[in-house]
Amino acid sequence: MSEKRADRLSQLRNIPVFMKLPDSALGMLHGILAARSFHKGENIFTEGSESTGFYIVTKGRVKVFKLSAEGKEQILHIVGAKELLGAVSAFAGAPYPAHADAMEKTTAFFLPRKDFLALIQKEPSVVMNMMANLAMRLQHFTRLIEDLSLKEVPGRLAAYLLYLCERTGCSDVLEIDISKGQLASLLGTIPETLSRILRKMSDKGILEVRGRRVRLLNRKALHDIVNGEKMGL
Amino acid sequence: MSEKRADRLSQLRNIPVFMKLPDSALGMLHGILAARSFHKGENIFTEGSESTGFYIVTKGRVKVFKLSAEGKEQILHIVGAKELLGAVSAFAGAPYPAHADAMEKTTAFFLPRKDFLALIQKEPSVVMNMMANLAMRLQHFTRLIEDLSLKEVPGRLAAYLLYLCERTGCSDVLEIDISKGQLASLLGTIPETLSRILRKMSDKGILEVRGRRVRLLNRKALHDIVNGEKMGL
DNA sequence: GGATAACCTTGACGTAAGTCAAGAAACGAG
DNA sequence: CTCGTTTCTTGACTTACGTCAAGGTTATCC
Repeated sequence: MSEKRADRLSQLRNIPVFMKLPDSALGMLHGILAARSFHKGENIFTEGSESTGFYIVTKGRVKVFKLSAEGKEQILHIVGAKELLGAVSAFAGAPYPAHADAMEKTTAFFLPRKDFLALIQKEPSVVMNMMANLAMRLQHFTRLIEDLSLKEVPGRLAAYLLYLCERTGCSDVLEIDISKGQLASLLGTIPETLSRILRKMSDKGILEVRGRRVRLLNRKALHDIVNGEKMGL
Repeated sequence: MSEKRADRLSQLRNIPVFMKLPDSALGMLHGILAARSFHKGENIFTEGSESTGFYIVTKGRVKVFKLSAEGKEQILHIVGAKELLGAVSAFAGAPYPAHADAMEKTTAFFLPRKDFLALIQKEPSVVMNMMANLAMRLQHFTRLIEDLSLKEVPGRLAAYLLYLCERTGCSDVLEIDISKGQLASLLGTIPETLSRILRKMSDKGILEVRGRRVRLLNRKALHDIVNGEKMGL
């Protein structure tokens, strides 16, 4: 049992937001956190519902998204292990501004709002870390707004591929880590359009697609597309 | 002179982020802040440039915006009196993620980054207030993303008009506080499109436009349009 | 391992909204 | 007030992208 507690404590210690917490606070936190788990596709919270606390994802991935009146989905961001889910709403005491669904089997700790508020009163380092977190998120949203408003779909896709490429060490061949339908939803479009654009890029010799595996053949062209080039008709 | 200092102190006291600061800290802050002023249209900072500090706007308005390769502009938000400009970049030590131009004659206090960092170390209340601020901004961006991706222009316009209406006490006649061109840029479209849509709404008897003055004649229809109604052909 | 379902691709088509161009109106400085 | 500049409107045209529909491919599960 005790090794299990030690396990969970070191798990917590690895969460960036709790990094600098003194052992005592971390131990207290451990006593409060409740482990929850969600199966693939399960809804975790719904837009508009009251926030009772927030989650610290320990395994799996969660998509946070909006839905249009006609059912089209826009993914705002994807939350993975060691990241916080719903923390802003918990902090502000506002209803969740979007839906969250598990994209795969997911486990998370749940921290009730009142305990969270007590924690941040006592531990300023948590607030500082959360601020840094929010700053990054804000920057991500800024880019998303820019992309949606000022770039067209090929530009967004090219930017995403180049981003993935960087994240994975700039190898020429990369694996898209979500389904094409979900990727479409992340890029602010629909599967049909994404499919057509991938086809066109393939035809132009910019890349090669086999399933979720993409090989980049012409990065220069991708950069040009990000910057508004029309890649011929 | 002393009444001028008292004046500026009470001006600071009215800034939400500094609301709860002890007098001593406020006095110190006052000694550090430098007053700056910008004429209409003047650039305050540029996307990608290093953040050396941030501004507290005291008069006027500033638009924070992105530009596309072809020069189209997307306004991210408009910063008015008593609000912070560039605070996130200063906090995170990241380059400014967007451009900022004065929309009219604007005055602001400038707080150098290092003094800001010293302040937030000492005064947790400032961080808490800034978090609350960021949370609101994040929510605003969430809505903007949703609008750009999932609504069409009439929906965004209708939402904006209803929002303005609420802000000004729900009177039927309201005054758009920015030029139509800027409004287009805020809604993620161009002046021509905005013009045509206003015309169509007027033709349908939903509203009446004379210059910047708009009279709402049918709020129900506006709500329907926000929710994806096509308002006839 | 074969059936059922989920996902992906392709085509034909419609439409919202952007581009280009040219007047009209409003604004601001002298 | 008047000239000149900026802003706004309108029209004809183009296009990126969404919709609908159908067939193909890949995954999932007894």
